[in-house]
Amino acid sequence: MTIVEKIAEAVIEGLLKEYDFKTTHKDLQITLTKPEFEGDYTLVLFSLVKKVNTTPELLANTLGEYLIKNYKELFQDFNVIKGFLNLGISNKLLITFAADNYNNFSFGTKAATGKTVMVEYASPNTNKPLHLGHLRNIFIGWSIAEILKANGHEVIKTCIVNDRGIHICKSMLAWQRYANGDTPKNTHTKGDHFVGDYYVKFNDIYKEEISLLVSKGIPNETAKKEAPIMKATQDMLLAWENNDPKVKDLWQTMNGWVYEGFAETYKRIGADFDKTYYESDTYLLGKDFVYEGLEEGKLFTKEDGSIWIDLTAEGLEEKLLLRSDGTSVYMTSDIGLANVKYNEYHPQKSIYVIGDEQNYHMKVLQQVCKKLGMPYADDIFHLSYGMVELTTGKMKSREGTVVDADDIIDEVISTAKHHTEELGKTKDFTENQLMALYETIGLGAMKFYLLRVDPKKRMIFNPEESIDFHGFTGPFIQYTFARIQSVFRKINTDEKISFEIDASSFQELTPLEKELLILLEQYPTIITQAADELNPSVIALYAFQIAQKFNTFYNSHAIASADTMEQKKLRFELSSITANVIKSSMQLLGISVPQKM
RNA sequence: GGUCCGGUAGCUCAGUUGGAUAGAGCAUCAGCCUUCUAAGCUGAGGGUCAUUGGUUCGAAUCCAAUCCGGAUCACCA
Repeated sequence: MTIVEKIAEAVIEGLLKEYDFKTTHKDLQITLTKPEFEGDYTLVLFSLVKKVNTTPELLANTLGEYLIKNYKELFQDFNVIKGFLNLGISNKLLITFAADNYNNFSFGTKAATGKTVMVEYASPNTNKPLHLGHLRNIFIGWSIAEILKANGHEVIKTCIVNDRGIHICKSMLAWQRYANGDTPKNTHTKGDHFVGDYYVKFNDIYKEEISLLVSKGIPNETAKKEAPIMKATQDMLLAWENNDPKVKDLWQTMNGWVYEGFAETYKRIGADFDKTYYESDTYLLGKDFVYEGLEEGKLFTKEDGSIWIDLTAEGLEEKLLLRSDGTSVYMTSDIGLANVKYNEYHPQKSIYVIGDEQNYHMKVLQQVCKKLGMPYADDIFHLSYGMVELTTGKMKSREGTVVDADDIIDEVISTAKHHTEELGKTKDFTENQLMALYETIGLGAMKFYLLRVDPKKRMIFNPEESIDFHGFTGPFIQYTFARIQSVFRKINTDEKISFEIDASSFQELTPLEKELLILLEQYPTIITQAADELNPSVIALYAFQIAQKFNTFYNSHAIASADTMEQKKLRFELSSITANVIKSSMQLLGISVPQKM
């Protein structure tokens, strides 16, 4: 049981005994005491005053007296300011906590729940390389999956690859016309970038053709449709859908190049998937459900034969599910995919990590599934994250302001190299160790930067300033870990001692030791909270607070050369739990920690 | 226009089931390395919590209106 739970239990009993008033944990406000007041945890009593018909001060004092008298193991003192009851947690309890957990590396992880959760993330198109927005998506998705695992859930990480459609044909056509048989290999280009360049090429030609037509007096809208290269692309899509072997062959080849490029990036950033779906395999599957829904009268047709769903009663609009020519739209293939996922894994919850620009689409998808009577409809959850924007506005490929994933990763790793060299602490590293260290620090900075912000909110990235390595950053936390390892190396060579403390004979804590222990004790609660909110930034913020508190402690307390053996043991335990919590929480963010830096 | 999201320090962000003097990092300024890693620590300055009104013992947090920004409302994906 956590300290807060223990406090709640004691308070509930106190209220019952002293006031004959029944309450529950969630009706109690228990928070960390603000630094300017005495105490560790604070119970806010204003809301209870009316219910037990007394004054705030009286209630707080009565409860305080009760708690200190009946829960000596838990509390050592209290004070009252108005309706705030500030409680001092007993040193003995905290020292026992330290002794019990300093060697416990699963501290924080929960027992298995038997619940299966699917997390879909990344979901790239195969016509261009990944960019900064994808990185945010990938880091969030991956981290959420790990956080859910830590909470005892079975997690299936999935990825849907949007590998077909008109946009894919664009790069194919441009390659066919302008590449002269070039490949990623003979041009020494990463496959996804290679293909992406032809997508850009397509758009350049397309634009030229449009302006040519417009200059001949053709209206813009018509020009967009009539541009020869666009016509050719549509023909290609048609050929693709009719399984034209040449087109399919080209498609296979070019997508293959892209996959090789993606795989390289995924490997580098540690993204992995248990199951990858391809839109080309699933895009037709939704059709049957649409026809079925139509037969059951849940859908309707318009005069031209197109099939629609009426969601006006749900506060949404009418939505097209099948075109008049019988071909499927985005929504249709999403219905199909949802079914495939469900049939394959039967998850209790299916999380889609998708940008907030698709809020409406996902709302509609869920309602459509509901109307069609899908058993999993209510278990679909759109984890909607905000776009990454630049200080100058949105990233636009047209204006060349897209921050490429591979570029930014290279950049942050080279910055890590630069900083490390400048500090000159790595003289005993081999070349390989150095390369690994730069990756660890660079990627740590990158991932932490993108995960420390609430996923729901859009965030702003300033490409002029490189990602920071000081303060509320990954490297700061990594550094704290490395620092602790350094202390351990010192202690281990010193002498062999047992680090168990007898909490019945030693009960001294400095204020900072106490604050640190109280923070560390909250780790399991934080993991639960992060899972409940599906929010990795909760972990990031917590890891930072731990590192910050430890550094303050470190600065004013000798560890290896503490005054007494008991103090030395306690501080070792404290450092050990801190290191463990840092390592474990950073792991949940996909960030590794170095032994030295 | 409808719907949804947002506006907190110069910048990037915490804080919203209503609670104590609104926090952190960066940036700026002033200190701290003969002691376990200075990617660190200590301190200072910096706020009309978009605006106005309301609800009450108490509002950044709840309600209403207004202003500003964004997303979305395709036989695109």
